[in-house]
Amino acid sequence: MAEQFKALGDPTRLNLMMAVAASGDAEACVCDLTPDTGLSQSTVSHHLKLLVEAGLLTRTQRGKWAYYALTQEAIKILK
Amino acid sequence: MAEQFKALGDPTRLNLMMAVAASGDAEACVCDLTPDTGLSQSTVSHHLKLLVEAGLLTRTQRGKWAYYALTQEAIKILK
DNA sequence: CATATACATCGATAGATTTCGATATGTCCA
DNA sequence: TGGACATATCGAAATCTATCGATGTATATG
Repeated sequence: MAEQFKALGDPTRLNLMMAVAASGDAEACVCDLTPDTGLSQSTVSHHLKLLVEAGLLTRTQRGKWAYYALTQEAIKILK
Repeated sequence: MAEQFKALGDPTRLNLMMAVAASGDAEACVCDLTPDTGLSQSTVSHHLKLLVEAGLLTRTQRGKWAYYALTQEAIKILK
């Protein structure tokens, strides 16, 4: 539980969560998420991995793209 | 908002919050909270300060003791 | 097959965090 | 006033974290 709060306790990651939540069908790829952060692609990828490991995002690969979506856990916490 | 999640993202601090919530009248002094953590008094005091700064605890001095209680914000997040 | 695209992983570094012991501050009591 | 007690603050050490550029991996496209 502390792990989830910790994951959400970084401004960059919280912004990423909001961006995913706000995206069209509540799903977003790294290429969509990276520009807004002002960070490198590798850094964004790293943060997304932490969020997945914390059980707050799911990752789905479709072709070249990796799509991220909120988990039920995440929705409950952020609501 | 990230600051609050960050404050809760440390196991020691989350335990402190739970201990305050579980204490008799939802209020606890440092002397009550310190033993369970296995940490030094100064460290516990430091963590409590962070929780107050994050708006998750209030601090009330009564005599020699400092009593900590959950804020409404904290109750909402932890519920 | 060769190249381009999307993303992940690695290694390094700067800065933040946790923790402690020592000390300071403030309160109560004899 | 002086001492004991509860808590806060300080300074330092060890560990963790965020970030980058470079490189690796997989998928599509010419």
